[in-house]
Amino acid sequence: MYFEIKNEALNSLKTSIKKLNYEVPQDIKLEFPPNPKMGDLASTVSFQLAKKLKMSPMDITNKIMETIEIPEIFEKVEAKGPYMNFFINYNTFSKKLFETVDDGYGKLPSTGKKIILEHTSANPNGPLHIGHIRNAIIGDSLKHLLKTAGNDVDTQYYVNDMGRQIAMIVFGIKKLGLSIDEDLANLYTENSKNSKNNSKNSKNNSKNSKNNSSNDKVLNLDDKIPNLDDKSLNLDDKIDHQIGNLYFKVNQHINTNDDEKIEVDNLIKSYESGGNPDLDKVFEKAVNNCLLGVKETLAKLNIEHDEFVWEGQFVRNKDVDMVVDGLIATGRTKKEEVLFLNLEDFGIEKELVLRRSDGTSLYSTRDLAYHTWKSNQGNIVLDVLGSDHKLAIEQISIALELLKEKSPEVIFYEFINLPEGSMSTRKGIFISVDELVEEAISRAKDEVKSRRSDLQEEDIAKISEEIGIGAIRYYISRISPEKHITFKWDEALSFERGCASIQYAHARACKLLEKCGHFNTEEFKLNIGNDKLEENWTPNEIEMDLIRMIAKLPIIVEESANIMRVHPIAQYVQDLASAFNKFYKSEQVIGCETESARLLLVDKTRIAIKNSLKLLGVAAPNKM
RNA sequence: GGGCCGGUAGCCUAGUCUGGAUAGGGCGUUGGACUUCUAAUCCAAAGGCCGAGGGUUCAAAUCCCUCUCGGUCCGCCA
Repeated sequence: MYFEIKNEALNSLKTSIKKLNYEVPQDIKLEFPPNPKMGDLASTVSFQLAKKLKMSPMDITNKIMETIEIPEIFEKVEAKGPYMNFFINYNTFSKKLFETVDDGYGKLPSTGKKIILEHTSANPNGPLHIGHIRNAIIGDSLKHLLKTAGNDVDTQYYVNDMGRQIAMIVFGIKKLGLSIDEDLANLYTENSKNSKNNSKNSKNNSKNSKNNSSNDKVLNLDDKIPNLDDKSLNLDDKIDHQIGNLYFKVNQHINTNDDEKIEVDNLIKSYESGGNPDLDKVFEKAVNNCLLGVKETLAKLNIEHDEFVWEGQFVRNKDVDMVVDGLIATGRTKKEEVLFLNLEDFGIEKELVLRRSDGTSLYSTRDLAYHTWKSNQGNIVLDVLGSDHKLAIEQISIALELLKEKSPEVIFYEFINLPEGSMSTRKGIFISVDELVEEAISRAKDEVKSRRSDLQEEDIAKISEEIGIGAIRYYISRISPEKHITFKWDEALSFERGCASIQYAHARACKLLEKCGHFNTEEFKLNIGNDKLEENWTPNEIEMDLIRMIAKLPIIVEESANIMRVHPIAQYVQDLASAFNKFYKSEQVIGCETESARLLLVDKTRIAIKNSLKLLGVAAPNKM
């Protein structure tokens, strides 16, 4: 609705400025006044005009005020100093808003753009820890946001199956006799095999798909995987945790054995050449096993990727060679011990190494091939990356430009640290996401139980999960990505305020609608159809606050999508819930004179909260 | 040493791109509100040299310069 009233306000301003024979500025800005009592929209156009006209902004405002025609949607326009404040006519406005808000409320018209969004992409050498979670949560929320803003979004997890870290795991299995618990591993893979073969991940979506066999082995999120709630499985048994444990042991071992590093190098070389099918199987099994665990963790957080893309395929299908040849053709590469791309002309001192001295590719080379591939899949390539990747992606972006491919847009985020310091899979210092989730749900369960002894065990479990996961996702989403986070349990899992209070507002709204008994009945709809209720209803201050908040959702979606940030949504939905809670507290709904209008208002609030939470990947429970 | 990011009440944080009205939230603190649709709520109060200094401007948290503190990157790691 704000789009509409903004346009109305703008048009009336322009008309008035034209009438005065002033030049209409390119983009007239409208803003929200600091306080709703001062109006619903404010124009600062007089400031913009002042310099050219050599008049004081106040005088210009007065001139405009003399000629302005007020559109119907507004009640009045007031001059306050140089500002012009527009006041919405809430009788008209609320009627229009109620017509606008349906289940899909918030969704913007299609942009016709396809965005390839890569996020999470944690190395399959252990479970996700809370350092990874920021990437996953930002990425997944961004997916919802950008989709709602009218884009087609495809999410990808880039699977690192070729790096030294995976080679070390294979080394551990083959040479050190380490193993993961076969029974449990089989349980995972069996379950996966039995599930339906959804073609989404295995489809040949690459223009170079002739050799992406490794992709076929990747299993879907839909796959049934063991449930952690089953107490016979403890977290250490979870497949990705086992692999993380193994990786930790190999690291400890290898630190004291320099010769063995060479053996690891040989493993990398052998896997890259693809000449040893038995070895390939060990690599693929290790990676796949780990990914199963990772997917399960992500699923708990309501996160699902459209595709898992294995980096290995880009070596096997010669994309890497093609990219390297392309760069050689630019004449900017140089071969000394290694082959590298000189970037000094672009203001980067650090050269980009393309091949090791033994000829094998590096992570960045393969990433370059991956980005080239992505570049042809959509209009925008978007990456969510830790800020430590800034230099690397900058180098890759320049290389992509040289290859005439699209450079990615990147959302960088800063790290999450523990109060004791940074996390490390290698050193085995981390809090896993599984632990975090378990703790969150358990704490939520205590809360639910203490408040709702009347609920069934089943309901309690479901609600606790929704609240626990909501708390985690909200904790991460609410902060802009460039802020550093020090993880604290009590901050992450707070159920006073924060996400739980938003979910609570939603549950309250649901309860009200349910309790009144006749909402959405034919009789009720007929009543609305007669226009009876709106005519008799002039929203009071508190209702106006709420109406304003509901109306803002599309504009919040648009602005957030423009800056590709999700934290404004988190702030918005809290303000929305707060406005509803105030309304709920101070106004009777059921049985009041304007019951129908208020029920409608409650229903529209419910939708706005639900859809906003959805953007953050947070469930909206019907009861709490 | 160079590049990038951050510094806003006791704590967390929005606003910085695109300068504009009284710097917006939340936690915590203090006081108040449940015989009334769920108190995971609401009401009220206290709490700010917006890291420091200089500059530009009618106007600076926001733009420019210098400095400072914290983080991070500058691997034939990923």
